[in-house]
Amino acid sequence: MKLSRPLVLERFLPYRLSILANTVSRSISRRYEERFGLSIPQWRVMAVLGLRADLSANEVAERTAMDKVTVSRAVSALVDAGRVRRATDPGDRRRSLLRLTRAGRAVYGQIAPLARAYERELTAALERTELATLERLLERLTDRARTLAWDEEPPGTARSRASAPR
Amino acid sequence: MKLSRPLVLERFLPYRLSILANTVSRSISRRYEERFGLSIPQWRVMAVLGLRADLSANEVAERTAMDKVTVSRAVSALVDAGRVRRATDPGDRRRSLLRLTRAGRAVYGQIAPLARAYERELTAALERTELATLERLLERLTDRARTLAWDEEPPGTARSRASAPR
DNA sequence: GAATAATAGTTTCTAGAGTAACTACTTTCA
DNA sequence: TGAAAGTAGTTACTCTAGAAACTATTATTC
Repeated sequence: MKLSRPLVLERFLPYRLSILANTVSRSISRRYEERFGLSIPQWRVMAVLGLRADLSANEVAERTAMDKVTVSRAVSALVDAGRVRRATDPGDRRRSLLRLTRAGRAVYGQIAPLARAYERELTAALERTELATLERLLERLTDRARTLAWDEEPPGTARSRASAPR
Repeated sequence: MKLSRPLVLERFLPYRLSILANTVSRSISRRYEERFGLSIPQWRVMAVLGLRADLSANEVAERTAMDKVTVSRAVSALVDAGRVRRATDPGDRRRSLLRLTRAGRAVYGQIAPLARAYERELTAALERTELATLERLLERLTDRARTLAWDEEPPGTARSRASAPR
């Protein structure tokens, strides 16, 4: 019977992922916060609305993988800042239709390149092919993590319904 | 002059990292929370104390990459739960010396295999060599992210001092 | 060898993020 | 057609986590 190898935190994959994601998130959020007063959720909302207008809050939530409360708060702040317009869908008056305002588009025009610039700086540590490999592996790991989370989650939960296909 | 490619959130590396780390962290914290009533910071503290006893809170903070406030709170909770003993270092009465109690070691004996089990389940998505590749790439990315964060950070900050070599 | 600076750790204050409860509106179906 | 169930989104409540201020102790320096 062999002894189990010691659990060294620095080599524990979930720990490493957490440190990396945290470091990256903080760098980014510092940049957006100080330049545009944007939080990460706000930034994500703008990112999806910059690509496609007239989404509902729910659609934004799906595309950003954030929950609806987080989206609601981010959108409210963006509306207050005059960067997003929120209109009621005439066809279904529960839904809202969200889009960037002119001012919002101006900000989006700046943050998108900034995001790409950070990504470039970060991935400068890797060769082109290494980056492709990393992305592929992360993808598979993410699928796997989702499967595990799904299995654990008690069925019929609010969350599992919310993320169920519609 | 070529048009810049659109910024698609799903392909943005920092976003992917954040989703993955988040999914993993939640799975783990659910497991530890329901079985042992441990938060992630508490779990990390136990992980380092399980490997080496009589560390100070500061040393624990360094090894877990958490800030001292988080460590302080986690340790207090662990002390209350009777899983960690906190003694004052006689040589320097500002410092405390932390170690697992008997009960703490018993818990540690259970959480360490549980952690490894989760890691195995997660990495079952990858071949052995792929995992090695992933770890290497993550390592380089983490170094790079730290460098960038360091560069941005205004020098002479409390944080930069706290994490400076001693 | 006091005054000053630095260090270890805790407490306080505030903001972010998730869950549950709620409001408003729409769909279903008996 | 109207009662019940479902859906979109917000508000209220709770908890975590970081920043700054604070306490206690030790090191420095003039």
